[in-house]
Amino acid sequence: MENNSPNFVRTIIKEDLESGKHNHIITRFPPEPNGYLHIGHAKAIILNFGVADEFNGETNLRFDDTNPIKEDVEYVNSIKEDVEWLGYTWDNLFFASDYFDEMYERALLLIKKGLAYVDDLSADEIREYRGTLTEPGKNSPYRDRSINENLDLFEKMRNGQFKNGEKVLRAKIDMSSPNINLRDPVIYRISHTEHHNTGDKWCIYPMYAFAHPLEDAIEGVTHSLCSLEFEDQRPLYDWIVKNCEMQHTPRQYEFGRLNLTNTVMSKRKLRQLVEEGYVDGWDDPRMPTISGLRRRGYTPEAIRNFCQEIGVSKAYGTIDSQMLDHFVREDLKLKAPRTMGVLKPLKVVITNYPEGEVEWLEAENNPENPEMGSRLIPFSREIYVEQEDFMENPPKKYFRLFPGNEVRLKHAYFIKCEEVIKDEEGNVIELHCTYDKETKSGSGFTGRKVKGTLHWVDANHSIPAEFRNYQPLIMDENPTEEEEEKTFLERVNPQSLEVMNGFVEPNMKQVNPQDKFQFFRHGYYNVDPKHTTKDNLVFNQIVSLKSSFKL
RNA sequence: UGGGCUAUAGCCAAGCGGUAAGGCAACGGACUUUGACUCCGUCAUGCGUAGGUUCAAAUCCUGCUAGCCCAGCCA
Repeated sequence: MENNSPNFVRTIIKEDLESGKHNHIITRFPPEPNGYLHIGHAKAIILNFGVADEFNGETNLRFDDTNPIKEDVEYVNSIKEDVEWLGYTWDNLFFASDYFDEMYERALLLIKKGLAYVDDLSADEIREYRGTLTEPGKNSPYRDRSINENLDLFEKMRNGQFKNGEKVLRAKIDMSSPNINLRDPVIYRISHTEHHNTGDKWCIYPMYAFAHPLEDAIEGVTHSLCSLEFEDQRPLYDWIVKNCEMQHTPRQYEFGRLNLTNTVMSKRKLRQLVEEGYVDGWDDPRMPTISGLRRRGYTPEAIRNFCQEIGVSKAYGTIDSQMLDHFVREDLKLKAPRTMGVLKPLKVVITNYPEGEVEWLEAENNPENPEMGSRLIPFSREIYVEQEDFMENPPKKYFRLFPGNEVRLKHAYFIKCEEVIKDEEGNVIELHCTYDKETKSGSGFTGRKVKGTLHWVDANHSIPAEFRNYQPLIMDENPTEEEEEKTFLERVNPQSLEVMNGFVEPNMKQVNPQDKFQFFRHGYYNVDPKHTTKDNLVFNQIVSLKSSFKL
């Protein structure tokens, strides 16, 4: 799906190319490897790679690994997998830690220019000296150390002669700036921590505010796209690039991050859901992580089309998750074979059908895509239909089975409900129906019409399967009963997972993990790669079909 | 009550001085062996608000209002 609707990032790049400011653009996707990617990251990935592809530029995948206590190779591997799965190939793979030597040199340069100093204040003291949103900060008593003393101290920091937190390196800018980011930001801290990439080579690590602009400049990134909360960092970003005398001058542009209804989109919260056992991992199908969406059965194409369509802007908004659902259905419509599955079975005996007989009926695999061919499905005297396709006392406009009513069985015959069998408690446990041989599917029968068509499965030839239907994991606040504001954990939906045991057509035996199907009248399902075994088929509901039916 | 940003339909979003694109949702109707799909139609005399400039303003100017972000040795 091609979408050329303009956005401000694309406009800026186009202008930069036309004006000759750049003749080649470079973007980057710079995740910190401290968690799994989610659909909000997908928006950033698609923007960065998409815009570079459009203008024949390049995109680097760069891990922003400047804080070893939070980062791990587990995450770098999952991030690479997710970016590739989304369909993108990075031009270069980099790590911020590749540049630690150069960053150290640039810090030295700042010190030599009198633009950085080693501070002995504690974290608490630095906070106090920083001032508040409305009051200016005040200078650290260590702010005016000599260049030589700073050089000596910084080297000692590097050599491990101080403990964590004992000293930091700060940029010397302006303690009274209305922009708090410019009040002598810390640019290096001491952390005696092993780094996943550099091991124990370093015990000082650069802060984001210092490292990120340097990373961009080193790579020759032209357009550094990030989210809105970094807007206040931009003056500092430019200050670092300029004063560190970088050859390239990358520009930072900020866009609004993706928010979706009925979900949470922060790594911290997602991690909490995983660690506190609300879900069975980062790839739980209810998670908005890329790996969760993948296991749920979403396709890269659907996610890409969705991100194209929602656009990129600087406004703060929350997209209705129905929009995502739409693009999933749209993508799977022609790709997924259609089949029948009964999630909550109700046995039907067709009393006038010969005992012991089985006939094999032809069924097209996707009427909207004839190339998918057809299959044969068994039909005999006993079948299962969906429990909710029968009502003893139906309301008006109920087209399904009820005593005396006739319906069509998809690909088979008309059947008429003659008798309702109940157990001692009065629950309906079986239906006795009769069929009309004349009405066979494909026979061209036009004698009479029925309003309802039901899906079904042969009781003696079908195979058992587990179905997992999902509701949003996190419910949005209900504005009607707005008592106290709830934390996101209080909004966890206890009914987000519904497991059902039903039956599918016999040819589903040879299905593979991640295969996708449309179960008639239910929706799209994915073969769960984690729980499916040879003897236990598990289908994850990707998205239901739309329905205008209401009781 | 410091600074930075944002405001176009229920939700996204184009629009850049010439008279409000598109998508999602919703609602009618047609078709239908999926209450699906598809198709057709409806959906902002209005662009947060009040003024101003102009022949002409969502677009320019001024004031106001509301919301979001910033006081990590996180990113």
